[in-house]
Amino acid sequence: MTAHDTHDEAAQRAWGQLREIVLGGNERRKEVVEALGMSFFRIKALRRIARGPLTLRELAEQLLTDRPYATLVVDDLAGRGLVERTANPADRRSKIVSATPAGREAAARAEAILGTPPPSLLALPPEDLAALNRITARLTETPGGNATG
Amino acid sequence: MTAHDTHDEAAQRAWGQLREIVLGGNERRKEVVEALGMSFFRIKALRRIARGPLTLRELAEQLLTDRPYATLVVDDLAGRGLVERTANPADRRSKIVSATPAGREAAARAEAILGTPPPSLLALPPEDLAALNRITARLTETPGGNATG
DNA sequence: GCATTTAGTTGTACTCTTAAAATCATTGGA
DNA sequence: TCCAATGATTTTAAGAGTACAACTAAATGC
Repeated sequence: MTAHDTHDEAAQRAWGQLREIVLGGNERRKEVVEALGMSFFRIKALRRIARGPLTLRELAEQLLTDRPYATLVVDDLAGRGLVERTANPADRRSKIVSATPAGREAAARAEAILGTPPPSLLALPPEDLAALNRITARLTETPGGNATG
Repeated sequence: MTAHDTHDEAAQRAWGQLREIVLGGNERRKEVVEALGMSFFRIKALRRIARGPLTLRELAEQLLTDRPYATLVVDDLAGRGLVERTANPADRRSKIVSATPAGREAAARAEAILGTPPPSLLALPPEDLAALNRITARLTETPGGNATG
């Protein structure tokens, strides 16, 4: 917070604060895990699938895991009636995983919990919130990172 | 992104984008795990300890885990020569965990990796970066969330 | 002194995650 | 057709995290 401040130092401080804001509320994780009765990783998988059907290989890639574990997780989710495998007309080796209505409902419940802004954000003055939105939009539109964790 | 927009909707969108920015770079996690050769949770524990000595009970609380597991993690870190237990003069039941020089060095290495801002943040115009800093400072000063995960 | 509480530890049992090897069916090219 | 590569699966093993019960040593309160 010194008066003179290089661009890099300012970016580092902003980054640290952003991390603190987002990662500070670990309780949210526990909340959604308890609400859905499954691990956070499986919730993450379910949310991906609910966003749109995809093959097991694609799912594994997006979850940064390997094919065997993706199979196992999908088995689990399918056992709960949340997702289902269908044949891929384009390639009969692969299978497409999609969410069932129950799965979409569960994913929506997870999104509702995880997507709830912390009180401090809601307490922000409208003009600050607008500025923040403008800046975060700029930060998310361009770069490489696109996972929502 | 519509023109008319309630405060809550704007906050929700900002929150989603903040999550995307911070959680999108899961590669950073893998990087630090590989660099230090231990799980992310243990790195988290080490960083807490390096920030300042504390009792095992306090450590368990801050890591949102129980005393037995804190013991196990500290055993592991102590075995690596990164932390050490000393007697607590105020209460001979408890022990104070502190970082060794090697532990502080490892924690600093972790902070360097995790604290590196993403390219998109560095590419922000100075005035936007200043505005972001001002707003994030406001978001972190008041509220409940204070973990850095 | 004695019962209760607390800090740390030990031990056990379980789930979740990661990783590697091997299998089966299918695809695509030589 | 034959063969190499690919998608999904199964199996196995091990590491990591969580939860609980029980134990010791020390502190606290009666």
